[in-house]
Amino acid sequence: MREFMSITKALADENRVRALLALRGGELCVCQITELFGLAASTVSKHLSILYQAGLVEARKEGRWMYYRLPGKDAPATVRRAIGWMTQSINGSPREAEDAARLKKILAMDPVELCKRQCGK
Amino acid sequence: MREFMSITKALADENRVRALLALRGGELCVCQITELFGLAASTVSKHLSILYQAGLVEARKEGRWMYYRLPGKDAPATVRRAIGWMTQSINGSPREAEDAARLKKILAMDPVELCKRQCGK
DNA sequence: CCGTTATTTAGACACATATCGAAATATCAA
DNA sequence: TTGATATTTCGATATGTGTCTAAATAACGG
Repeated sequence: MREFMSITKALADENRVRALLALRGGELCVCQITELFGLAASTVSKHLSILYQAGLVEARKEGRWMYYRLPGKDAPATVRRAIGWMTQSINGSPREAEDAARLKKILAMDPVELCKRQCGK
Repeated sequence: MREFMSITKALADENRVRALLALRGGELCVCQITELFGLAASTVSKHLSILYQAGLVEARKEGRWMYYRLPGKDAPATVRRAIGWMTQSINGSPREAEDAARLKKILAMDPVELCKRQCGK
């Protein structure tokens, strides 16, 4: 029950759901998600921490960059079902399409330049 | 997206999840759930209202009693999936077993007497 | 119609949480 | 080492939410 509630609470915020959706295309670093949302980096970090504690994302550190990704096949059934449910439910939302377009542009940028811009703020 | 978020927000409270689990055995009236939770009747009513607006429960009025139940086969796929996910995820929680035992006793009582006790509070 | 009863609504309050800016931490590069 | 950069942690603030009591609705029974 506690595990389930940590997942439902993690999913009960639109920005965290947006983050999970963005990660469907593969891992992203914090500053890429920050750019996508237009929120403070610390806020995005907090959101990712909540998703991580719920088991909804996995993390990998590479130098100064933290990469987050959706969990793999070895994830608990509850987590996999949650993500599957989310993916099917969101299908076709305007917000999703908007984010997908923005993400595409962000992925086309040089990550190093992107992060510099973030930190300048 | 809005519909999905209304469901995740509805599921992000333990008492609302407990209510949905209790309804698996069939419809219940507000005072039965109130007795199960030991909360104020108005609080339980609010919880059920949130579940209703998310489409996670259906309602039926019979005289002074409001009966709530899980949605039927005609419910949206997102709702059915959410309930299926919840049911499988919660499986075997101590809290669930405790509630099940309490609910069994409540169902054995006379509903009329039960409601009188509630309203006396 | 009047009193009782079941539920909901309204108002108040405490607590949780989303957000930001600033400081701390970790890592790279010169 | 020193400075720059990416992320996290901390402290403050504003908004949201769960809870209660009291009042309002609605429906039954005499």
